[in-house]
Amino acid sequence: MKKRLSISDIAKNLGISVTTVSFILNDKAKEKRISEAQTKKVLDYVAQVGYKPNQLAKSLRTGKSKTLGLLVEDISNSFFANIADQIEKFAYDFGYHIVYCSMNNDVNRAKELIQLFYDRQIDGFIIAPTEGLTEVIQRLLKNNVPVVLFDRHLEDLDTNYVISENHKGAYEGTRFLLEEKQAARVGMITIDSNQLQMRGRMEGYKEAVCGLEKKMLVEKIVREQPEEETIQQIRAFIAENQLDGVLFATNYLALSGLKAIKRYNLPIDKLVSFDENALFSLVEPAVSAISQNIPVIARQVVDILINEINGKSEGLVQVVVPCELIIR
Amino acid sequence: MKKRLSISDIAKNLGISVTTVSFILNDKAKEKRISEAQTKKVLDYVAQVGYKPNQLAKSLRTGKSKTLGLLVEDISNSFFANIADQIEKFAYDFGYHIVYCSMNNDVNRAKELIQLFYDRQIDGFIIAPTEGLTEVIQRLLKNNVPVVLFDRHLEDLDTNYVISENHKGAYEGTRFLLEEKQAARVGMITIDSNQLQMRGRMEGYKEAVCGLEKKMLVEKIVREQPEEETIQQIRAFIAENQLDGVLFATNYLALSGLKAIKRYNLPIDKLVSFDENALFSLVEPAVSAISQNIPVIARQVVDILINEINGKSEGLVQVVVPCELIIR
DNA sequence: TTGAAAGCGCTAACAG
DNA sequence: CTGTTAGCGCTTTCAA
Repeated sequence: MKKRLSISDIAKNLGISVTTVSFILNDKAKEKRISEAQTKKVLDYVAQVGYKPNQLAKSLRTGKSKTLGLLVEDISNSFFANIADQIEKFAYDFGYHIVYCSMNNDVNRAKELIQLFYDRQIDGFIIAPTEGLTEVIQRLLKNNVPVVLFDRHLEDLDTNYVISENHKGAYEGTRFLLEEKQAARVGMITIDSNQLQMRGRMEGYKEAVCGLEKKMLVEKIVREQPEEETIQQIRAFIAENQLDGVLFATNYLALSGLKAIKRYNLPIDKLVSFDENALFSLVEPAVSAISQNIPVIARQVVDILINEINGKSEGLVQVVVPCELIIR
Repeated sequence: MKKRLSISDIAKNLGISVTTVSFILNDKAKEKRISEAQTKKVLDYVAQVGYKPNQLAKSLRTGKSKTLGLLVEDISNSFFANIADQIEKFAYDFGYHIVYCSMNNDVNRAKELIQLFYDRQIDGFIIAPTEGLTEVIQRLLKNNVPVVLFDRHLEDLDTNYVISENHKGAYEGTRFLLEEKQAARVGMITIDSNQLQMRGRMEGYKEAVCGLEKKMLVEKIVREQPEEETIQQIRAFIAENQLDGVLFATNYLALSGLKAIKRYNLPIDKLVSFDENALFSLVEPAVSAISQNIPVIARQVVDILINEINGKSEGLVQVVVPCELIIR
């Protein structure tokens, strides 16, 4: 790469000191009472030669990088993709940038990434945590690194978080299947995980089913298995229990479920899934969705984090955002 | 945040010089013939106190950030999401990290991002460029910043790139509709853009249609319009031309197309789309796909870029990767 | 109103 | 084999 201009080049070429240039470039011209003429001269020259400060040096000096780290499980999941998008926009309004990373179900990789971001002096973290991450996040907290969790939180960790009303959402989704759709046997398909959001969804399902004195039928899918196995498992679960309705705990389970239903022509058409997905309205049977309020979640996450970074937060902030049932 | 240990803290605490510590930490212990004992002492101590070098300072000093910038149009498009994922993995194997960003159809934002990345001393760029980006990319090139384009390239720009065999893919997709599926009237739905990959796909369609002496029926969709308008436009296009087959130039157009077909019950079931999408096998009518070879593209992109960064490239590298027709 | 100079944490040339 | 030191580009205190 061609050598880039530095602030001292600018100063030299203009025959003034770096201090003056720095002040002007950081909008401290009037505060430091630098003359109009001087200011204009510098600004014009900088624009003309296209000088851009070296952010690395700036960050090294100030200790702030104006960058936030966003860690999600899987960026190709539409829920995370959309929320990443929104978060990036809001952060941008505050002058912050986002670097994001999928941890793809790999705890060690996730730990490395957190460390990496920390090494790069990231100003704060936004994390959709998995169970194995408790320790690393704990460490961040101990070092007073600003952190906000979203989508789920970790039980034995006192942190800021923004989550959805999982319990109520699942409850309403299940009620909808049982009452409006008149389903007789509604099963729940969830992942074999202790993640809090999944537990909430489970509780909601349980409460709705038990409230109407129906039988609880729950199938847990191991997250790491190949999709084909999941499909078979769902197929068996639906067939053996003669289900006519299913509540899926996440959108990717619903996708596998649809594949099973379609491929084996399973006689079931009352479906609800957590999280939206473009195909839910396109597919037969259509899938109703318990949709999380992505813009609100994103907004809150960013606000909380920025506040904390600016030292303006008093105590932990924990937000629960309502879901919306989208009927199809 | 708690103050972090620096290399000089380590040196002081151990009663040795920073040089020694630095050499050991950078695996130059034997090269600089530092004693086993010393090396071990430092390594142990560093592990014990959990010291991590400040990457900012390191980058500032060395001029390398070991980070690559990845710019895509829309990270929630499954094609880009998957390729981002793969690129990240391959880059990781070389010790590089990826920062990625959606430009969401906003040229100014894209320019800013490129500038931003450049300011952060990114070592190289991976870009799926849009037309408005010619200038900025040109500037990067002029400054000898390593760049690889993918998915498309820019006509009047001599760059490294990795693209798919768009022409051949579209040709085979169209032939498939006309011959295997016996479609009589096959239209093409594409975007109103001059992007090279779209032109290639168009040419392929044209060649197949003309080769069989059929009529060319092409509809161009304005990229920025609300999806509802797109749906209406597609509906009208299919109805007015009494199409029984369609070739979609991208997966998101196919999604809108499916919505139109489904909502208005259009009598058409011979569909092919560029790029895969999870729902193509789930939906009725099923959509065959001209699938791009994502792992190969990702691998190539990373290899080319790393080579260039290491100064090991001789001249431009331009790769065209075959597509695969996935029949449904 | 402006400038000199210290120092953020690190690497590496040079000296011993 | 190890230490001293300059300097990457920037901000900011202190002095003028």
